[in-house]
Amino acid sequence: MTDTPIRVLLADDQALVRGALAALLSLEPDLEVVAEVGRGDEVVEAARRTGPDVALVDVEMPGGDGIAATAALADAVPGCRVLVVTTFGRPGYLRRAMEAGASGFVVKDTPARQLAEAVRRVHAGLRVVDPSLAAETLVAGRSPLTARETDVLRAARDGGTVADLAAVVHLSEGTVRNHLSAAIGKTGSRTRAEAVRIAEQNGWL
Amino acid sequence: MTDTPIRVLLADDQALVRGALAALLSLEPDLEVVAEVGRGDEVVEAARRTGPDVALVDVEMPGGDGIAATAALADAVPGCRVLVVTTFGRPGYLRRAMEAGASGFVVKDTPARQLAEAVRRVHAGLRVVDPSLAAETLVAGRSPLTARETDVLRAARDGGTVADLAAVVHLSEGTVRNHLSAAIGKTGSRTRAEAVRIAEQNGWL
DNA sequence: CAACATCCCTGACATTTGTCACGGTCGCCT
DNA sequence: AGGCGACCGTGACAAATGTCAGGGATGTTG
Repeated sequence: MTDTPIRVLLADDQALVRGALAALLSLEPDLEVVAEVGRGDEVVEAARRTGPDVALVDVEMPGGDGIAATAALADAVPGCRVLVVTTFGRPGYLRRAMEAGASGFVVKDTPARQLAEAVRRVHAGLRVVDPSLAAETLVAGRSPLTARETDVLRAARDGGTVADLAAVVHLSEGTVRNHLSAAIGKTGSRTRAEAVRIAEQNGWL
Repeated sequence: MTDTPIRVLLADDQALVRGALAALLSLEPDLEVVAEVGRGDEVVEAARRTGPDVALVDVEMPGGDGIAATAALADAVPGCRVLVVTTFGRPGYLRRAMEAGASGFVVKDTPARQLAEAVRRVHAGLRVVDPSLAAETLVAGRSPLTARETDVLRAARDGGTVADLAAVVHLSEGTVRNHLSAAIGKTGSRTRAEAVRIAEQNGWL
């Protein structure tokens, strides 16, 4: 072990969880939490200011999600490795996080003792990925939805009518219905709502 | 201060969060985490075995949610106060938690430093409630949905067709449509999916 | 260039959905 | 008993939804 601790940045929107994770990591003598933020758009600034070795970022956050924060961080502070933590083990999340430059991906179901070890491995340049989730990602494959289909389905999440969607996405109603139909077919569902649910579970939105 | 620490039981389905909360509370000299469980139906058994003073239970859990666990706990181990912790500040959650016998209700957005203090207050017999959420609960009021309407709406969450719902709830299709129509009216929405969303946001399901 | 694939868009069609008016049963309360 | 409210069911109608065949624009590949 070296004598300089690993500097960690913490990004999670739930203050209680954030503080608890800080307490957990502070128990390890070789780890030091140097910054905590609660929004995706505060990550880069905090990283610039404090120069952490590893950033622990949640996916679900206001102000730009953790994936966007990961990409921005990899671009702005290349020396900082990113370990993504998330509540939901969505296959698409893992894929997109890795493509955005993350070094590791951990779900919040993993035992607490393993977190510090994951941080150390990431800092050492290794990749940390939940094995079962990796398998799921392989079978699930990339999102089959086209750009517009994704837009429309994302707009359909709050359950509005076709007219509402058309207004939001600036398309004709008929076109919206077509995209929805395509999405329903590709997700193997029978309803718009079901298509939304499936796409969300796979992290395609 | 007395010399015997407050004994705390921790119930949260996410192992990482559970462990982190344990680490956070263990920093306080007057608190001692005596049990950790990850399912709602393990709470009572663990409480019987370890006899905690305060139980910290999450609402979202497999094996019966935190509300049910709270009710069971108040019945089986009356000496143990319950502090409910949740990700979502749904007004209905607060109301039902209180009616089930909880002594406190905290959302995961609250600063980490306040958690230990909340545990102490609950242990002292005081009530701890997020003020803004309490206000929301008052204006939102009790769920206007009847029992069957709730059933149907709950079954409609995964986006199936009316025929699917009818099969699940053992009702005729026309009746299902009627209940859905009533729920749509009561929630002030224009779509079944929207009604589901609103009812879920208010904790009515 | 021609063939091809992909995406976006439109309009017409059958099905599903949401609404309404109505009758009937059951349990509860005055 | 009578009134009341919640629940279940029916039938019918208008509106929204999902499906289909096809046209146009674009980029890619042989």
